Amino acid sequence: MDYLQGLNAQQREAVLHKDGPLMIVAGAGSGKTKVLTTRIAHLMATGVDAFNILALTFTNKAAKEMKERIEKVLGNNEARNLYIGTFHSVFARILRGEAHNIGYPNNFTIYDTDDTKSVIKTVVNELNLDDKHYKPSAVYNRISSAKNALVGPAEYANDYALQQEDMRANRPAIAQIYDAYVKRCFKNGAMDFDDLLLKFYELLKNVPESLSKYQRKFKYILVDEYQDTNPAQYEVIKLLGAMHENVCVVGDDAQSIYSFRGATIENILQFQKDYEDAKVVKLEQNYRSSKSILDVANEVIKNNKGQIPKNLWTDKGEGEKLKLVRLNTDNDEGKFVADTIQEQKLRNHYNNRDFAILYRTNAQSRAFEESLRRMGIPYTMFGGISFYQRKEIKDYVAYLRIIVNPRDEEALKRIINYPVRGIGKTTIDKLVLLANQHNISMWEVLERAREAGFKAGTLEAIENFVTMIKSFASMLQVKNAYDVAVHVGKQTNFVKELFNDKSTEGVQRYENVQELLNSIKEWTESPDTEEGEVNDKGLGAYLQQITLLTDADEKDPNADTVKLMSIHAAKGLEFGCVFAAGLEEMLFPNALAINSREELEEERRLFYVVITRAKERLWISYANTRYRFGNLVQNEPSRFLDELPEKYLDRSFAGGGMRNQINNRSAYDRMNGGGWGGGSAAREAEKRYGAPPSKRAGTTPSTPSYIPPKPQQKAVEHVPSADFVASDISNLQVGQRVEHQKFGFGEVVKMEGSGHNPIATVKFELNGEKKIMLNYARLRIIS
DNA sequence: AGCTGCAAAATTTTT
DNA sequence: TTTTGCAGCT
Repeated sequence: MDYLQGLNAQQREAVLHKDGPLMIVAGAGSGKTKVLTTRIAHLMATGVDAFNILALTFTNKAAKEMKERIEKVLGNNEARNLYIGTFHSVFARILRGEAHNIGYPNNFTIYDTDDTKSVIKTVVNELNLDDKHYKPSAVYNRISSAKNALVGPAEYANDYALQQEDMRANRPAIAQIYDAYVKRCFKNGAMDFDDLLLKFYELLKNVPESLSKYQRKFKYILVDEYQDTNPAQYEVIKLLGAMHENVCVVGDDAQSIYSFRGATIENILQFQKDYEDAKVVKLEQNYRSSKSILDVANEVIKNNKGQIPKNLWTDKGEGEKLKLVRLNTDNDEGKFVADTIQEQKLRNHYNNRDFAILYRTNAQSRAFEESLRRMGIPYTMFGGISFYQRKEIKDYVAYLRIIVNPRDEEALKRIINYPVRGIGKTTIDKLVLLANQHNISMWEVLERAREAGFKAGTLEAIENFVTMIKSFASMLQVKNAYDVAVHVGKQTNFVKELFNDKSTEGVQRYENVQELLNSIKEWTESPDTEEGEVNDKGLGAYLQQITLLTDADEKDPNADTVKLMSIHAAKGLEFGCVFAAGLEEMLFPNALAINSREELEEERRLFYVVITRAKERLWISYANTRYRFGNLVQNEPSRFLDELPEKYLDRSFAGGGMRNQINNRSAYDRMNGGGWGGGSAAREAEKRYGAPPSKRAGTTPSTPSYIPPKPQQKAVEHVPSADFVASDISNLQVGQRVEHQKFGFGEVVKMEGSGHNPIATVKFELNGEKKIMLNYARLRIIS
């Protein structure tokens, strides 16, 4: 039991508590993940079968980390039998075997946000409503909130308060759209993200056999970030845990930052009422931050009402004061941060990976990207689009989706005439009309096209298409997902089309598609993790899984790069040095979140979260002016800055250079009514430093957004051996000799980044050491 | 049917 | 400022 060593008294108490409900109130940096993972390891060490443990997290990243840490503690591979994952992925996985019980196909499609908005747009148009007024994103927010609160279309229509709200927003038809949207998804055999929670809840509530099956299975349930659960998640946990009541929730009310997604802080405040004999353990010692940082955080959060009382403390020293920095423009802010990183690296010997730049909105990233590039500092930006959201990938995937679930209308519309095969807009409109008239799926209309009286040429095109898709489907009966995917790419001319496009983007698209195929291959060949009942290596399972991946899951968090991300995305992480940027009114607190005490308090919790990410040093910055949609706007400093205790503050202006001095004065003048034309610091800087950074162009998954080129070691040309064939590199070992198509011959010197994203460091004879992502690289093993 | 070019919108946070 | 959508042209 040496895993109990190194736990403090409260942590140990939480780990050792065996049966019955348990709530762990875990302050920031108090070793929450350690407790959760040790607790699971302890359960297993004391005889609980891994198959009977369910652990739910909010991000794939958190799930992966937990799994790895448990493996490490246990020293065997029993952990792979645990059900650890996000709410969405675990529920999707179970629904894959159970969906037929609630009228869905088990191979249901999962609609991502784009698919969802597209369906809404379709529905809005079909109801003859104006999609300028009923904007898909606005409608989606309404529907999503309703689903998360377990309010169905009928209840929605009958809910007086909701109806009033819609009336006031001049959108009275939301209820009608909601109803049509749900019906359309059902007809398409598709679930959106919210459905994964909602339908799983419905399954448990309405199908007693399924409920008792999973109640019996999950004897121990652990929930991370409980403060961020919404009513749907709450009810599911309650139902699943009702038999054994071994429900352990971990959370921190001070870090609840997802109410916009339906999370109710009530869930954590109510836990003791739900389970009267619940044990409550508070983890109050912070192991992460210096005393100054922690005190500042505590001081800030005091301004919120209705907390679970707790006293977060540390035995660390005071450390550095935090720096509060005022800048003139957002570009100056970017420059200041990059300069400071450079300086800190030299002066205090930090690595790139010790820095994080955190902001309220993703749109703020640009200034930082620009300045980091200019300084040649490598960075990774989180929060972009996922690999699987790229157009060419979604198109390819649409073919695969159709094969698995022909009723998936969104996929069908995407590829029915791509590459062109003579089924144009007129034909598609007619197909949709027929489907709606007869209340059948579009696919069924295609199958029965002969009855519909199309012109001969059109009919032939349709029938060829149907035959082709059917041939793919029957191939899937005998071949694995990878073989089918390759065949689809060839047969449809899809891959050829991309290959023939020799523009830079075209080449990138082609490479992306090759990577998609590699990922399917890897999936096909990786070992089964489920217990027999469902084929979890099938194409359907693959498709369901990739929809739930975010770009954060594709990037290496351990790479030696500066990390850029939103504060939301940074929850759960820690960094030696943190820059909290853009502390301005309208931005943070955000203009859209200052209309009620609840909203404002959530913004303040967000501020608390960003402060508590820092271990040693913290900079808080704000700019007098910044660009918004190309216009310069002025903002007041954030009201939260007034809540910082003066004694830990070190205030300053940025830089001391001439340019800054002048700009300081101009900003000051402007604030006092003095006129100054629209001199653009950005444009000026661009002239000076040359080309702007390319945006997110062509980064491949798992690579940082930007790595500065190393001038001294250009890749030396290597001509691959005539017999070059990529080997199976899933079991690559240190010491093996390999050949890479570009880099030549080399030896594996290091393996890291375990689990889904293994990385090998290879020392090449001609090109020196390179980090190779095994998921995507093609290597030939020589010995 | 597909492409070009202009107007209008976009940014809060995410599985 | 950048991206998206659509109208009108070929």
